[in-house]
Order: sequence, then structure tokens, then C-alpha cells
Amino acid sequence: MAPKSRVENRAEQTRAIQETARRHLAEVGPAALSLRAIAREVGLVSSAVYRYFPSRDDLLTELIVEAYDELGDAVERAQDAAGDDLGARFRALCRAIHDWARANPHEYALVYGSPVPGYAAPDTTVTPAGRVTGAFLALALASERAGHTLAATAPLSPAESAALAPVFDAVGAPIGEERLVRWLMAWKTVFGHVSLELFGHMHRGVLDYDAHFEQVTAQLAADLGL
Amino acid sequence: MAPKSRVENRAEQTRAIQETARRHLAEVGPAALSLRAIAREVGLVSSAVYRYFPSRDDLLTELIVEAYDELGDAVERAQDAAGDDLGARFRALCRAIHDWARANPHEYALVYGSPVPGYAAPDTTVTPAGRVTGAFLALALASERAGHTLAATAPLSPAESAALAPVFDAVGAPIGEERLVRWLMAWKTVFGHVSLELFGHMHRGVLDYDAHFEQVTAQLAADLGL
DNA sequence: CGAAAACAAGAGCAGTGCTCTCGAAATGTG
DNA sequence: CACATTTCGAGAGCACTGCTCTTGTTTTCG
Repeated sequence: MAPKSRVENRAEQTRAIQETARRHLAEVGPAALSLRAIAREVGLVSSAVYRYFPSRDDLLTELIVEAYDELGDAVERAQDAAGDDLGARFRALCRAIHDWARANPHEYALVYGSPVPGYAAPDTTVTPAGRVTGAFLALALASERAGHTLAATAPLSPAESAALAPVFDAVGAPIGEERLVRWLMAWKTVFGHVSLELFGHMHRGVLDYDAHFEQVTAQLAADLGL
Repeated sequence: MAPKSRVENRAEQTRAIQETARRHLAEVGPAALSLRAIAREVGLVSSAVYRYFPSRDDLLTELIVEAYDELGDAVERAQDAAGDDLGARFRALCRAIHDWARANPHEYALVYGSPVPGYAAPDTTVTPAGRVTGAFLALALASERAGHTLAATAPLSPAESAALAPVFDAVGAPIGEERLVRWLMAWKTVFGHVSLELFGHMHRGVLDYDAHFEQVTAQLAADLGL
């Protein structure tokens, strides 16, 4: 065995810890994630882990960033595969979120569920967190430019349009207020569906989640004029 | 001090524990809720609490039921105060959910956030859990009977309408498929909004949550033909 | 080569949920 | 009333958690 240099050993251990943490997360969920159990599996004593992650929360932060990035990748991949039609892209976007969440329920809960106690998301998470929202907004802008006709949408009061100023900035180009509101609503509906489904609130009401989700996204697409 | 009988002492202690737990829940959230801390404040040693609640999860269950009931009360009260107009009732319903969630974020997270690890909701929770959903469905039925005209809604495939069989049963009377789907979407949008707002996903995008929520509910009402 | 930095290990602290045992108190019964 | 039963609170203890501090070793750098 070649003696490992300090830097590569450090990188390797850091990766081993994070990978094990990732596996544990998928198995037991964020709240039950134990630093000591991770250390045991990596072959380290618990205190040694603190050489690599200053606290359990920092390890969680890495996992949060990882989850956001995975979801972001899945979403972008699905959109690329969907071609140019905006309706197809929108459906692909929604389905990618739904599929990823069902395949990674604990990771979804980590980022879109209740925040872990005492944990405040550092700035590292905001960029990857914005990717999915950004995908919605990018589609919204593309739809604006394609001249799609919205379903009838109420005009905004001055207070309401003022409230959305940062979102307008995020879009980065002129977009109709009503259109933006519709897209935000679609965003909420999709994540509302996924959260309600994953957290067990549709368990007694809906037999086939996929069929129902398909219907919902189709309706959203129609309302968005796609 | 009058000597307390066994039964009334038991009732009193049970209530004291639950009340303290409720306060702690509101302060520190579900995950950080400590049975020992509750015991300390009630003036008991930790093991004594187990005379009243067989486990921490059973105490959580009580709090879940309590939260569902509080939200159910708030929703029904708001609806009663809103009069007969279905549009007003719908807005009152949405606002009641939003207001209650903001006033009781930890309680909201407890019931609509990520499930606590290893916790499986017992049957005790299903009845109170259904009250809010029931309010949506009752309004949906009333709207059907009032003959309100929906915004254009896509017809359901056989698979999609089959998937919703239990919801049709829950409504308890004939209702149009497309209408039911629209109401379910409204349900998702409202809870999606509240969850995304409370869990910090609108923090960098929306300045005035109330104004934005108002716009969203108005649009939902319009789509529902209210 | 020697100083400095990095590291793994171990002990330890304060906290958790939960179990078990033990003495005291309230309760129901002969 | 007296005795047996049940209920209850307290305490010790187990296995676990995140985290800190010290100690001895190993790698790196000047």
C-alpha cells in the first residue's frame, strides 16, 4: 500500500465520511443521523470526525447542498431530454421533481421538509437551492417570449406586485405580472403535491399518485398556456 | 390543601405534562422536544412521566392530535364567520390555514412537515387530520351544487379518475371529476405555499407574504369559479 | 535534523429515551 | 378496621447522542 500524502488522505477521509453520511441519511433520515454511527462505519472514533467537519450541522449542510445539486441535476437533465417544446419541458420538470423526491424521500425531507432544529441555512446552500426555482422562472420567461396565452388571471394590486420585486429581478428580463404569479402558483402546487404525498397526507385519498400527479401537471400546463 | 383523589390527580398531572409539552413544542420544535425537560418543569423525575405517557412518541401523538384540532377549529371558526358566500368562505378557509401556520410554526411543522423519525401516525390522528381536507371537500361540493363554472379544466383519463376513488367517497355525493381535481389542486397550492413560506423557500423571493398569498387565493377562487 | 502542524484515540461532560427496582401512599376488599 | 393490591414518584442505571480536551504519534516543512 502506497503511503498516502496528507492532503490526499484528508480528501479521501472527507469523502468517505460524507458518502457514509449520505447512505445513513437515505436510510434513517436527517433527524436520526448520528455522527458517531458514521464514524464507526468509516472506522474512526467519533472525535476524529471533528477534524473534517466542525459539527454535525456542517455535515448536514454538505448533505443539503448535495441534495439540492442532485435535484438540480435531475431537473436539468430531464429538461434537456425533453426537447424544445415548452409544454414538454414543463412536464419533464415537474416529473423530475416528483421522481427524485420519491426516490430520495429523506433527502427531499431534508431540504423541503421542516428545518432541523437550531439549524440555520448558511449562504452556501442558497445557490444550489435556487436551481429548481430558477428552472421554473426560466421556463416562465421562455413562455412569455413564446407568447403563450395564459388562462384568465386576475391583475395584481400594487402591493402584490411590489411584494414580488425580488422574483422579477431573478427572472432577469421583463415578464408579465400575471404570468409570473401563475408560474409561482405552479411551483407551489408541485411542491405542495410532493410534500403532501411524501409526508402521508394523501395516503387515504389517492390510490395512484403518478396518475394523479400527471393530471395535476397537465392542468397546470394548460393554465400556463403551454 | 385538599388531598386529591387518585383519579383527579392523574388527570391533573396528565394535563400538566401535556400543557408543558405544548409550550415546549412551540418554543423548541418537535425534534428538540425533551421528555426530561418537560418532567423537570412539571416537577417530576423523568421516569415518572412514563406513568402517564408510555413513550415520547405517544406524547407527540397527543400534540399532533391537538394541533390538528386547533387548526380544524380555526378553519371552521373562520368559515362560520365568513357567511354564506362560497368565495368568501374559501378565502376565509385559506387565510385561516395561513394565519394559524404562521402563528404556530412548530405545530404546523409537526403535522405538515417531515414526519419525525420512526414515528408512524396511529389511527387516532386520522379523524382530526381529515377536518381541514374535509373543509375543502365540503366547499367543493357546495360549489358543485351552486353550479359554479370552473375555469377550463382537462378531462380525466380513466386511470386518473380511478386513482381518486377514495376522495369521491369522502365527498359523499356526486361531484364532477374536473371540479374535484381543481379543488385538490387548490388544496395543494395552499399547503405548498404555506410550507414553502414557513420552511424558508420564499425568503429571498417574496417581500410581503400576506399580499402574495392574497393574490394566490384570489386566483384559486377564480379558477374554481367562486 | 528538529520544530510545527495534523491527526487519531481516549476519556469525559452533559444531555437524551427508556427500564427496573424500591419505598410510600392511596385504594378496594375481607 | 385491617390487610392486600394497585398506583405512583424517585433513583439508579443502560445505551446512546454531540462535543471538548488531552495525549501520544505521525507527517510535513523549514
